[in-house]
Amino acid sequence: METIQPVRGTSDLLPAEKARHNHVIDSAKQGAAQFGYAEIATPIFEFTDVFSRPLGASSDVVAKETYSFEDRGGTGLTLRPEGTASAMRAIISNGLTQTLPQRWFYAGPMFRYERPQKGRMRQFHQIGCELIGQAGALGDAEIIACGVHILKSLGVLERTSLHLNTLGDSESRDSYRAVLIRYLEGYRKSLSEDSQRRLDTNPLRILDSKSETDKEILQDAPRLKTHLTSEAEAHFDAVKQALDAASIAWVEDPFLVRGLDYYSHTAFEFITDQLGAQGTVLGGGRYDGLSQTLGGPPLAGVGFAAGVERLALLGEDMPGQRPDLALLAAEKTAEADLFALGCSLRDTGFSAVNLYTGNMGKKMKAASKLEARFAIIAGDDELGRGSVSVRNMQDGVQTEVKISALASWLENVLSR
RNA sequence: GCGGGUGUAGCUCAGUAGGUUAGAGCGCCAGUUUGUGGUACUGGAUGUCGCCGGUUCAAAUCCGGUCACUCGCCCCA
Repeated sequence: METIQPVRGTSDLLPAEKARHNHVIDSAKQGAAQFGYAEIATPIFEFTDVFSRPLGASSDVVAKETYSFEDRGGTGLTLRPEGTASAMRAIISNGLTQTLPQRWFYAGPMFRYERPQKGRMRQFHQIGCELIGQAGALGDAEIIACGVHILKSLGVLERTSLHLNTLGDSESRDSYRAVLIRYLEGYRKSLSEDSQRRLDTNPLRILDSKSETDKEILQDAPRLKTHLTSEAEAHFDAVKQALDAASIAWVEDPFLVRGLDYYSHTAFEFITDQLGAQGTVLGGGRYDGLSQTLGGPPLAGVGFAAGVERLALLGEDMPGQRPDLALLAAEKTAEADLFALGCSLRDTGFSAVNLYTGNMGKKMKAASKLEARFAIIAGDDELGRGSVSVRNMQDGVQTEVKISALASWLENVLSR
């Protein structure tokens, strides 16, 4: 069968699934708003540099997962693989560096050229929060608390655990990187192929290798923790204290290293074991160096992003959309009147669906399938008396109501 | 990018020592009910068996390729 299909790794969001997505997005938006995060939207594509510079050329996202192309003018563009770089670019572009901090929320599609899997798509959707221009551990704690709040409001918090690590400041990382390389060089031949390559390009990433032999080698590797500057250590301690004070549970995970180069200090992920290989449901961290890689001034920032698909997969099914009313005419001659009645009922705020095809039985069946709360039935009889029959679809009780009194009658019965 | 699994009706799936008209359940359509659904009963429609090629008198079934989905690796949301 050669029926036309959507592009690999993309999919249509049909009503039931789109409803779940909307639920995730709406809850997140509302939760973020309680923290003072206002929604923004940036373009879906940017100059390629916006992503390649901050994320790091050696990062997997940029090296092999990016949708990059030249437009007709020969300009190098990239479909956004994530939201933080765009947000920071927007801060700089709009001169908002004078009015900090900014608390932003966003939701929208992201694009990564990857092998599709459950909970992993080439076009997927993220919600995210960015707190830009706020240094200090309380900023990190606030962002994490915001993530907790959103996961809680979606009822999935208890199905995740919060993993926490610090990547230190650049001074800490530089000294640690040297020590780590020295240690790992001794095992170079035993490391997995990927890790051998990373040893040259991005040694810190070896820390979260999933290879068993790599893990063994790493057991005795020097820890970043012992190479932190006293400032970096104090920062991390303050984050943990703030989380404890807010009763937010966390586990320290020294092997948590996030894939994007711009992170520094705190890195965190909310991980679940219920989505197969795609365990990370919400992740983020501090990115104090990001602004400068985009040509902006030094600016602090922390943020997170969460996958809408993954959250929708974790959350339970949402009730579908139900109309208040279904309108069905008993005779052809009544159709126009019911059409008009539907329009006026919608004007007064009800959701109403007109049914046009089939006999009464078919129409009732359709009304019941739509899960309409009430069916408004009328033929020439009722209309002649200036009224309609209103049937409660749940208990089957049917009453005749004057059209002039219909709106208030329904109002009364529906608000109950 | 690398490995494993799967691809038969709208959906979930049966169907192997290759054999003639390819099945079930759900759903859909119609009727029992010519102005009344959700239950029940009766009847009906639906497939180039993913695609291309090969073996064979004969392929949904065997072989090769290809595409898609899926699980894992990698990486992340």
